[in-house]
Amino acid sequence: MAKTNYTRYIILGFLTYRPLSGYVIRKFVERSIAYFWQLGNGQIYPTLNRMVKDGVVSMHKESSDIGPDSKVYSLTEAGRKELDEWLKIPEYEESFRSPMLLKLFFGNRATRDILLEDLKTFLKETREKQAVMEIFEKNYRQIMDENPEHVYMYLTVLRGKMWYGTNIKWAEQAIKTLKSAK
Amino acid sequence: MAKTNYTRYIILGFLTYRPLSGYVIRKFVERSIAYFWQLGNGQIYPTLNRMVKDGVVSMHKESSDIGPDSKVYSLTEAGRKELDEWLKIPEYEESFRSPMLLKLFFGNRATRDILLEDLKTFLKETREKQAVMEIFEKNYRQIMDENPEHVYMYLTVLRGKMWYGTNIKWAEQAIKTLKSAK
DNA sequence: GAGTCCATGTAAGAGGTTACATGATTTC
DNA sequence: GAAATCATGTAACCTCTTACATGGACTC
Repeated sequence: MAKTNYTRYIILGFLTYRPLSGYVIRKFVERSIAYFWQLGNGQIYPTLNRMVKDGVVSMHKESSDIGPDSKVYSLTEAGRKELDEWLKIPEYEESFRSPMLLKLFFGNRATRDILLEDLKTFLKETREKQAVMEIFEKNYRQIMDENPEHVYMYLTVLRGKMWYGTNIKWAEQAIKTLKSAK
Repeated sequence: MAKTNYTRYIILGFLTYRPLSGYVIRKFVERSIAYFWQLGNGQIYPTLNRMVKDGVVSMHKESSDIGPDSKVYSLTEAGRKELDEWLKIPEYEESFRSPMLLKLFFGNRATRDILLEDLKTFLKETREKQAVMEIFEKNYRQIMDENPEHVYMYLTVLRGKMWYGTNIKWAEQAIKTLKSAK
């Protein structure tokens, strides 16, 4: 069995909202699922072309008042079906990769200062991300209370908030521990 | 710039302990860094061959009382240097990928039951992993108290414990929320 | 004699990353 | 006139995944 092409399912997923261009899909990814999935141009555009060939999306050109023309993609019936089939497959395994932890694991006194620098940057960036997530979480909670249909999105945001929160706590402790250990 | 070959650095890292076979390296990975980095045979063995060619490790055969002969790899000076160079590069970005969150995000009433099943399996497995981590964390804390050199490993274990703990809390809440939302 | 562990790998093919390229329009 | 945003894409590379293959030794 081949490697699963998640890019394809993500595109299909966003196209259930409404027809979108590759550019807009990228923006959507960045503004919603970025903390647990990223997509670059090198993935989106070739995949989109492939999907047209496979008949899971259709494309039409649209001229815009601002900026150049864009290619807008719509979900076809075949696409909708492919997405639904995928949603039915159980899948609970996740992957987490951290070069920083690798360096910590193989680290020693000689690398302590570099690690401390990394941890500080990590802490700073994580705090910023968490501040954004915090706002998201509140908004989504309200949206969910009004419209229970959005419980699914809310739960992904909640995870993000919790994830960043834990990272902050860990980084704070790690910095403290490393500083005191000479 | 090309994608970083972390497999290579992980192997170099473990070889600083003592000379090891590919098989043993895999066991080490599984028993220590698996929660934030995994390696399969398809990565370890070809990389090891490549590393011999590049002169960063050397290989000699060893016959064993139990089981077949094994190829044992040792770190060369060039390898030690390559590892040290890498340890100096600052790097704090991490990647987290979750197909389950993708499915949650694009999920709806129709997929609720599948999602609930996934979440329950996820919760069960995460609890098991956390139980192991809990023991690790206690052991490492003690080791660290006796020998501060091990603070680096301790902090990676601590992160694992916290990571699993958060996942458990989130999964419990997600199940509760999904169940109550009909 | 079945199952598990030790121990080595290979083949095929994607998926993904990084970097570069192009050009229009809007804003300061 | 510079910078930012809109918008599309390609090239090269290679890491990683998945699956398969082989065989000895030990244990129940």
